[in-house]
Amino acid sequence: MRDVAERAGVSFKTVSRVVNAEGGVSEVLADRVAGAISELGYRPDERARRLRQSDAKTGAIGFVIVDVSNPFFSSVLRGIEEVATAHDSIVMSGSTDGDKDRERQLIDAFVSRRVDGLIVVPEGSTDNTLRVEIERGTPIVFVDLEPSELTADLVRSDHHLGSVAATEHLIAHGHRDIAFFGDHPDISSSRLRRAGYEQALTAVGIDIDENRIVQDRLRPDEWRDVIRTYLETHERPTAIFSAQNFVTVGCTQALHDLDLHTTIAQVGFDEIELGDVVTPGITTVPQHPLDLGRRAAQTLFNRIGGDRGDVTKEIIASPIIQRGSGEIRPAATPAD
Amino acid sequence: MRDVAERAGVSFKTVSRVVNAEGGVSEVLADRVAGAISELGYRPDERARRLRQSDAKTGAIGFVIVDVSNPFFSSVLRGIEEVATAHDSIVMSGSTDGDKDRERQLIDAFVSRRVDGLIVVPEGSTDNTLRVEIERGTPIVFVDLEPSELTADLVRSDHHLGSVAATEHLIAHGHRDIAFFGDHPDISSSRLRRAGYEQALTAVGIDIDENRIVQDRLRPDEWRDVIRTYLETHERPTAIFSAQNFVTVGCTQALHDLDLHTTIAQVGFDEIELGDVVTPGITTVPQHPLDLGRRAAQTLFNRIGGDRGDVTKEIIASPIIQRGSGEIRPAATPAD
DNA sequence: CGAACCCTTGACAACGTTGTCACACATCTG
DNA sequence: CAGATGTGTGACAACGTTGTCAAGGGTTCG
Repeated sequence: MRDVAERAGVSFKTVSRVVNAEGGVSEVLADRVAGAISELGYRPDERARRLRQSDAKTGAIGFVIVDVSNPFFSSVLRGIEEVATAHDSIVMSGSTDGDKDRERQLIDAFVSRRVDGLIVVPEGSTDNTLRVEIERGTPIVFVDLEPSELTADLVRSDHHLGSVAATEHLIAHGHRDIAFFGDHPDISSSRLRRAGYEQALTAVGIDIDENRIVQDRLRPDEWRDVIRTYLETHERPTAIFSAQNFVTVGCTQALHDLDLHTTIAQVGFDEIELGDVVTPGITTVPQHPLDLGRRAAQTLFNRIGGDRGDVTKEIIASPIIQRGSGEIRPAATPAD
Repeated sequence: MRDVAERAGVSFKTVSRVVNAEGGVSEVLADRVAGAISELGYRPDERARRLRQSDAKTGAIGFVIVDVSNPFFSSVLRGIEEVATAHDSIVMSGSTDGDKDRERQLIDAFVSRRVDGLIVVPEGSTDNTLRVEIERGTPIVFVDLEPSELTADLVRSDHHLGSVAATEHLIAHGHRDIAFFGDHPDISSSRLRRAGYEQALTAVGIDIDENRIVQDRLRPDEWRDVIRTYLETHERPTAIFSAQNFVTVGCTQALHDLDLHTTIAQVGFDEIELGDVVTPGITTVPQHPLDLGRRAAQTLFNRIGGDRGDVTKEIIASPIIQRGSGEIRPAATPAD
């Protein structure tokens, strides 16, 4: 900026006035300054600008996510981006893989860069990094997951109700021996989904069988083998509720590997690509990640804009989509 | 910081020393300061810190992407993130949807926040926003696409060779009437893929038929209908090369819709989820987006670290993966 | 016992920007 | 024609931090 001022033969302040189109600058000078700016390729330093007006927003928000490369989360991010753009804001994001330390690091990095707010998928967070931030008044919105001991605005799918619906759907098609494959129970959505599964079973008097439940934190590509092995080493269930998108993919692959895809029924939680092209099509309880992202960001920007209302919870339910896999009936129905 | 200093009864500088563990502070004071810091929940302002040491890095890079919610790109982002984390850097990202203005806006936003470098998927960029940045010496790496008039480091898949291989594969299975469905020719990868397709055909003396080529910029979910309509209104090709991931998904859906999936051969460019579970499995020329992201980021951080070597181009080829759809032979082979 | 040293601490300037104010000069008003 | 008003411009402080330097106090050494 100094260089520009010197080149145009004016003071900093005049340059500043031109850059910000404040007016009150004669045309002659304004032109000279504009010329100098483009000759030197000068860009105002946003950091310094925001530093000076220290009450001003930084025009950036942070998104702490479990894994961007999971299409569910990347769609959430896309939704957030859209709203952020409309508010002239930039999105910084980072994946945690559910690692507590990484989560803390990311939040620290965002906070120390003075983001205007945070959207967090809190996978490991009884953490008090977040607690401190909330107390300081940093706007924070949770998305997808719900931490047990922290309170802030929240937007997520109705994991419980969706799972009840999925399980009831299988029961309605004659199944009583339904396996549950899902994420690690540390993850709040996974707990809720399992609870929904159990509730639906219990409601019709089916006992919960621990052998029918597999919950684990695996890499996306590991589920295929795990489920195939399960099916090879256990008495086979007549139906499966695969309670997460990667699990659903792995499950579908495993069923095809063993040529059981027309024998064992499957309902998944969350949509997957080509879910309607596989044979049979995969019956799922969909989520709407783009929408989740938009809503979360909308809530965040309301807070950033000064909304001091009560903490809100948006819990979104979606009806099951039938495509075939969930409507397979058990092969034999032995009298019991 | 002032508050902390006051509370601990010391000067700013001492607080600064404690925060940065500079040493040379007595234990008594250090403890008092540490106490004040945690009581007040103080976080140093990274912006001010970096402002003061104006030669220092900001610890942030920008990623200008076409669409984060495309799994291909979100995997690239994930790869970038990994490397960035290892370099203590944050990633800001934004989707352009190939819109030039949006691209310029994003680059501006990143540059004025003084990112240490940029990774760009240059979809609309003859733009001189970027040219100016390159001239100023901002480290920039292009990924996936290659702008015609700008020079910087580049990491991408071998779109041309991959497409030659895909087309040759179909030819080798007896096809001479092969349709090409792909992205808009504005996009450099799309041009290269089409060129590869044409080269392979021409090499064996097959004429290029414009009616067999559809290139367009569509929303991901539009391809299904477009391709179905094409197949309903045109004499049917015996094989299809679907030259992008969303196109491949739409094509597979359309083929299933019309029950042509066992009749018409298909080879896709880029992997898609469940590509091995659909019947038949989808033969593809894979890309390795995670790896592309890692390499691009690695190159960028080398530059940021001061590497002034010649501009590099990494062009990565991968062998075709056969899964069934690409090995379908034409129904009848009329003498011609 | 005084000089030379080390250690801890603080005052001040600086980073790149904008807000505040005052100054110079031109123009209007009574 | 003096005073009031308006217009363009620049000097300076401030944002939150760190680098530089000097001062204060204690220790060591001759």
